Amino acid sequence: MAKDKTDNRPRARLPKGFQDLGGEDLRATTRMLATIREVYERYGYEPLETPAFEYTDALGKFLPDQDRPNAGVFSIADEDEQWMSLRYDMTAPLARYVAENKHHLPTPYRRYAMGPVWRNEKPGPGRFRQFMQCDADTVGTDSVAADAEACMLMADVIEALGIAKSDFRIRVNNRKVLDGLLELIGINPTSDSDAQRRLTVLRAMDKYDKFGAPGVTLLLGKGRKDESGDFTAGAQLAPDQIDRVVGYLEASKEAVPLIAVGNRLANENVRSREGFDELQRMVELFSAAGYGDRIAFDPSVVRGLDYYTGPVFEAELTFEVKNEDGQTVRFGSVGGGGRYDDLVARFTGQKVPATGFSLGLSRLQAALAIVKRGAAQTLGPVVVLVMDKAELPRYQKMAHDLRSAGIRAEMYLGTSGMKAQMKYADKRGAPCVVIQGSDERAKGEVQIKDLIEGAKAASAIKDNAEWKAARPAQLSVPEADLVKHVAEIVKLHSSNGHASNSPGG
RNA sequence: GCCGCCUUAGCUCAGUUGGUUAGAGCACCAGAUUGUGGAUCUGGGGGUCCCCCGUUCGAGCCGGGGAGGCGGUACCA
Repeated sequence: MAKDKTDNRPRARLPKGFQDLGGEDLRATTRMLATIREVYERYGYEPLETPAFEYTDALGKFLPDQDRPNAGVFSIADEDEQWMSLRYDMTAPLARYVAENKHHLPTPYRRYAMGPVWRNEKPGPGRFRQFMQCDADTVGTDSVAADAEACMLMADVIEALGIAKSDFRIRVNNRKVLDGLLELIGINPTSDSDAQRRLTVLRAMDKYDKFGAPGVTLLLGKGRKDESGDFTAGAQLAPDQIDRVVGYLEASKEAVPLIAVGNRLANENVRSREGFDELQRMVELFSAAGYGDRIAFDPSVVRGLDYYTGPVFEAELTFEVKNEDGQTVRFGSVGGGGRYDDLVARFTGQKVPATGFSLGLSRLQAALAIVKRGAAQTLGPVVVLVMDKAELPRYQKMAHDLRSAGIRAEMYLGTSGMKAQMKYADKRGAPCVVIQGSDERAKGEVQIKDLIEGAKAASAIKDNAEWKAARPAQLSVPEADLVKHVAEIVKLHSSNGHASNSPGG
């Protein structure tokens, strides 16, 4: 019997690829979202919240030739047997929203959206099946000024989050330039028959940062075997085609101005010419606004997505850090985007040009955690100790008075003795505790013990008797002055390397 | 999806040729040291040895299958 019962108990375990978030991490997330929202609003974008679920056909995620959704999305069948899926990005829901509300939206329509998205994929290091994205998009204009603004907005957001100008850059390219390159090696950039090869080549190029010229050469040709022995099929290009593509990528490392690389290509192909002209206009806008140092043309930016039609851009953190194991890690991409002129047309048949980008919050947060390592811990609540259970109303009132003064405070709600209460306050990160036993009560006083100062003072004490005798950083004050004195201590520590103790801080 | 490595307490790990009741350190809880975080001492709670099947008198250990984790790689709309 007992054994059966044990066997039937569910195991307490977090679903694979998901995470619990609490305490300081959650506070950091909230603060970051507030900062990002502020910058988006400053640029004039409107907030938009769409639901977690969309009809699967609206997301465009049915498997080819089947009436089941793509395995990469979380899907359920509605009661009326319509498939619904959790959104996997913010762009597809935006296209649906615009198609549905086009007539009462201003044109261009500029909106931002922040929230979780879900991907039903194998999670990896720092990659989860639910994560936060922060998007900003402009729909209804084909002006490159909108693309340029997206890049500048990305730069401003990253800076506002506390990353120095020199620690990130926005790299910009244009799909049309790449399409021209494909055309030059005999791959039609628009025909369906070449679509698969085109994608394979673009993806191989996208790996240039990771594998370098030798790796890309293999991926463009016969294929590549990785360290674990797994084999990736290649694009099967001929050697002269490969040379052309790798040569293009290699040129991005040369000392010549990148513009020259694009220009060389543009002189040979009309598609590349068009893309290159757009890039030049964007670069002019960047330098006019003073962003020339952070945003630059980079011919190796590709982006894997198929739906991009013009400028594409990627935000990258450039600094290196040591992780917990002492290894050097590069952060790499924290977001990106580009122009997608055909997404709304899926619904309406009318071409609605659009451009925008997405920032991944968790990667940025991981980066910030390292940049700001050791900085501000949020101060815990002031803890009112319960010395005498018969006096709970008195302690409750003290906590209430502190809260009324805007100080985060709580009465100890456990049932343990004083020592355990001190340990509790310590673990909560309390700036101080309030102590009133029968002695103090008789005198109409309370003791306030500053835990942070106290810890410093106590670290010098070795001897136990001395430890007992010392009451470091502890003062007696009249009960009526409790709030005033606690406020002083909280203020001192708030301005002293600790974040505010005020609620929600 | 494919390849490799790994899985014993909350954490880090021992565990003999297969042999009584599976251990340590840290962490946690309680008590002692007047009513005070640390130190010290004493005590305590915690384990389906990842799961299932097999071999065996007997499996944490051997065999098979599966799951989970980590790391590559692919995919990433």
